[in-house]
Amino acid sequence: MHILAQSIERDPMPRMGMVLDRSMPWSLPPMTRLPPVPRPVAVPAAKDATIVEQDDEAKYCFLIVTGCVRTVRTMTDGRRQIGEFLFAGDVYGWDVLETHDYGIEAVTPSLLHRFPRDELQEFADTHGNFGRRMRELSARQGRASRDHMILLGRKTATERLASFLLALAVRLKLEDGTWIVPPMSRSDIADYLGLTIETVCRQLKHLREDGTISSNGTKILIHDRRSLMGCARMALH
Amino acid sequence: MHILAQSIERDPMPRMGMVLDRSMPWSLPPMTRLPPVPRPVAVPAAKDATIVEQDDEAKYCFLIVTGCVRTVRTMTDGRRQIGEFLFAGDVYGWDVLETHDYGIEAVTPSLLHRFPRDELQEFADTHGNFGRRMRELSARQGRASRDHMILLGRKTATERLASFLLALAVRLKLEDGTWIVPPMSRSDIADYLGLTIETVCRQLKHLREDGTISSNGTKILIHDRRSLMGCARMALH
DNA sequence: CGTGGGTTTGATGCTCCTCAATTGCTGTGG
DNA sequence: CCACAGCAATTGAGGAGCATCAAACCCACG
Repeated sequence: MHILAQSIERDPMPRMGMVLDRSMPWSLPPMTRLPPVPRPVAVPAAKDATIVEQDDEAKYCFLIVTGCVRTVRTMTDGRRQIGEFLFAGDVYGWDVLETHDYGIEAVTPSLLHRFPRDELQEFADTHGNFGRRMRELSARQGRASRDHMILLGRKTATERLASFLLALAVRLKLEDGTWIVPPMSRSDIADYLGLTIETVCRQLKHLREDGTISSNGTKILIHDRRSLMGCARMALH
Repeated sequence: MHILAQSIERDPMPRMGMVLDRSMPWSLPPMTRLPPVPRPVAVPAAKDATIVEQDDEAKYCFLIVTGCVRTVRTMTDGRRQIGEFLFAGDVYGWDVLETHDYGIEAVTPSLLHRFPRDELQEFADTHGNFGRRMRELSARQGRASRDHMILLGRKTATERLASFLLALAVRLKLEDGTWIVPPMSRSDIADYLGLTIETVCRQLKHLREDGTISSNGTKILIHDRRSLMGCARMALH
């Protein structure tokens, strides 16, 4: 208990520092048997179907196998924020507490694999390398959230659009010179970027008039990646 | 490998789904000895001192023992976003990748404890319960980030201020009817809420004129918690 | 008592939102 | 094959909210 029990007295919520407090055991009691490998249940989802409602109990964790889904939180008056778009290989609902603060909905027809969270927890407890990879996963999602906080808090509409297009091009694994066909609607993009549909359209128009991109209906072509990065105020890499 | 190697082929970045892929071992090789309990190094910080620069290599993890610190990311042109304010018992820099995307600076004179991240990793690998608590910690910070995304993306200036004051009152463990003395400046509050200093002042004025709060210089008193929650568009609890 | 920092208030302008109308696309039925 | 409906995307006009610039204020400190 060398570390910090002294700094966390009489606290209403479970505090972060507590993890290093020796008053709780660090190790788990020895297992009589190893927990089974968690087995997935296939969950198909039609376009715009809700897979998990916001504030649902966090019993399950999902792996996106095919398609694209959005994480969504809606305020009582209807204002909506999209947390992230998830694609094949992404995981939803791991680093949450008792409930899913954001729900998920299918952007395109999708297939997901559902895992019981408690089984994954148990498995992570007993398989250090697996736990470590899950921790890395949390870290990656944490970083994405923090990046998005800068976008929402401090970037202009054009910068948000530019950042989004660049990230999308990377995510869809497109080489320069190929057309991007975003799977999500303008409305989804707007709610992801903290803007309105109209502003998204107008900023696309600006970028088109700059000659930075072309767009034809739903398709978008990045002409000048470097200039787009300038618009996005992102470091080159 | 029943789960999803098939969905993550030819991907430029390490993908999340990979954690469940059997091509990497789940367990760690057996240890000849248990890793030592990570030992802290005390790190004092004067007001406004930078403890970790943004984009520094993530060698260390910090526990705030006393005081208040802010996590900060600054854009090349000087625009600044504060990710969160950390108080005694909070942990910084655990769920990151190779670098700290946000730096930390002391809001008030503070004392931190510094731990090598790799030692904590190793310790978590071999002590299931510790790892589990660290995962819960990540989950808590993830939720805080996602909450903040809604604030930054969809809330009005008044709502942001109201949310902030309520959260601060909880964080500083104040009962209703006691004066809040925020340790951070207007500038910090503004950069946390994605606003300007002037807007923060004006919104405080509005809340004062509504009779929801009183404020005298730096001190703030919440008169009507319920009404403030209304302003913040938060669910009661 | 004056200096300097942060804070508050005021005047003005720009960005983005709101409301409304138009265009374009897709699928369906005649 | 075309006409039409339904929906998303686009464009336009006007306004609200917040940012910017500038000045006054307040308080702590030497």
